[in-house]
Amino acid sequence: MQTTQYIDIETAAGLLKLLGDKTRLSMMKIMSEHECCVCELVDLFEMSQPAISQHVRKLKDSGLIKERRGGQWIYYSLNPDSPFHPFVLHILNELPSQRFKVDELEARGKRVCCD
Amino acid sequence: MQTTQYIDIETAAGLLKLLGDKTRLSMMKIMSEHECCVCELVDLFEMSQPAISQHVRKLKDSGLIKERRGGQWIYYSLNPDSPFHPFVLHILNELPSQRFKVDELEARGKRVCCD
DNA sequence: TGTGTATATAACAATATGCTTATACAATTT
DNA sequence: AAATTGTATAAGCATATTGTTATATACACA
Repeated sequence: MQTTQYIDIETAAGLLKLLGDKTRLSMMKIMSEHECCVCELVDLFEMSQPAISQHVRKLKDSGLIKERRGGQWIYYSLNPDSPFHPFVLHILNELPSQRFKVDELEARGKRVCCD
Repeated sequence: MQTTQYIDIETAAGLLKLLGDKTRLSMMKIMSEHECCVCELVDLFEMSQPAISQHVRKLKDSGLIKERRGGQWIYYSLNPDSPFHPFVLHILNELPSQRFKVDELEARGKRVCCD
């Protein structure tokens, strides 16, 4: 199933490498389900804030996600304007929802910090 | 668009990492178009035989491709029995045909060695 | 203006990746 | 059986990746 035009194979490899990390892939899936701030991701992945920030940066540099500033928080979500958005969505759609992770967090009392 | 069941996100990340290398991704696309022997891949990618062999092994270890022995040659192609075959095909289908590479080889007189 | 909170960046260390060269193995041919 | 050809494996090296800790920046609010 073909969404738009073909993607150059080298570009595709770059995108797949970017998604080929379980943290970033989960992030992307979660961001496809709702906008996230960094602190939420930190709690979700039980990973240091700089580590999260660096993953986010890679995704942002690729143009796959966009940021929106809201007060002192920065919210990230998929960037539908990316030429590769359809390609990526195609992949993300094959993956199970990660909402349960957010629910688990909630259950453990760690309320999502910034919404 | 959802082909079969969902793929565990960690497994998916592993697959995407495997595909997230331009050599392997091209190989996979080419193998989706025709069975290949190693020597053909060596010519196609202008890369040393051990380098090619090592990429092939990674793909084979993952179960994404299968091998068939024919005399002294070993032919590789996508393994349709892999539980991840649909997932991978989904991705490969978004990529342009690499047949032109084979054609180029042919044009340069380097006939494909083993068919 | 100063303090606290959210996020980013820098420097570094550990591990992973992908190539190279050298060598081994397997099938073919003489 | 020896030589040739196709492929795989091993060891080593260079570079990339991903985390850590320390520090910087941006905004909010008292």
